[in-house]
Amino acid sequence: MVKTLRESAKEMTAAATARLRHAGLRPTRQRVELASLLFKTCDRHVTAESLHDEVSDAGVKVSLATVYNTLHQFTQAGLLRQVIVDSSRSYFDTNTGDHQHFFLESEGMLIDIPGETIAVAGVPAPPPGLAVDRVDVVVRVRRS
Amino acid sequence: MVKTLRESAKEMTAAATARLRHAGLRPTRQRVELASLLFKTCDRHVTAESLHDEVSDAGVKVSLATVYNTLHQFTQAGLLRQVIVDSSRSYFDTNTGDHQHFFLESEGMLIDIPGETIAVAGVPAPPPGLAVDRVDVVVRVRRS
DNA sequence: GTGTTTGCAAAGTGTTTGCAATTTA
DNA sequence: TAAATTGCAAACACTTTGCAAACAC
Repeated sequence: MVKTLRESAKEMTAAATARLRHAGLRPTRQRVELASLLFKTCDRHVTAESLHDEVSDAGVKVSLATVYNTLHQFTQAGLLRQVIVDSSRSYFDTNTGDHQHFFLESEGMLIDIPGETIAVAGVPAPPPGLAVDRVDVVVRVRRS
Repeated sequence: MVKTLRESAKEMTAAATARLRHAGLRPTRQRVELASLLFKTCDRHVTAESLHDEVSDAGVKVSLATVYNTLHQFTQAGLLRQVIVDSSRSYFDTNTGDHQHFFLESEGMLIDIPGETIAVAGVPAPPPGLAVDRVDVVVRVRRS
């Protein structure tokens, strides 16, 4: 049972469409293209620009503004998670589960660390009137 | 032994000047003013804009560009530490020791958590060729 | 005096937005 | 057809930079 390229592409499109419908988002051409790229493989980390480059390189026309909007819509819909590791760029992670990151600043590279791997103990109670939303751990690394 | 306001101000200026000299920075009027504000009290968290507002409110004229430059010079000199919690703003912390933070995003507020309080266990070895630089923990909180 | 630092205004970067044209259901 | 979405270009917020004037030593 060998699949042609066209068949594989069609399957990915169908999967992306289903995923978008399920998330309550209209499966427009642009969203389907972006979702196909994002969820084609396991865990991915993208910036708006990297994703725009990628989609452009694939010969698909999607404006940068739409990439930004789409990344936020996907994030709101729970398909993506925003990762804050850099004060000048936003990263988005296709892994929305509980996990942490290595971050290689010089190359803007993120690497997932599974959620069970790291244990954070001793987080104090927040000041009165505040509640913990989540605990982010960023392991900053450099070339050695 | 009561000190006049003028005497206190003079002492602060002297302390700031000494600190700058020690860090290898020329104690210019602007740097002394900013250092006096920053290191007057214990632990402070500022953005370029908040510090510029503060210095302006104090009736001192320092341009925003100089505030940016100074924050970076102080950081390089080890007097400040940059804290990355927001992808659109840079925060600087007068506490340069080992510690972590609560971050209340809605108000851009940072609160220190002493270094010994939180224990992070199970940080995996980074991929070959990479070395851990430091481990940042951000406890994101919200009003409850 | 000489090299450093400042302030200004301009440029730069990443991101958001208003709105007419297009697309989806 | 009605409502949602897109693309463009303009606007934005934050930050950096080039350079002449001012300053520290």
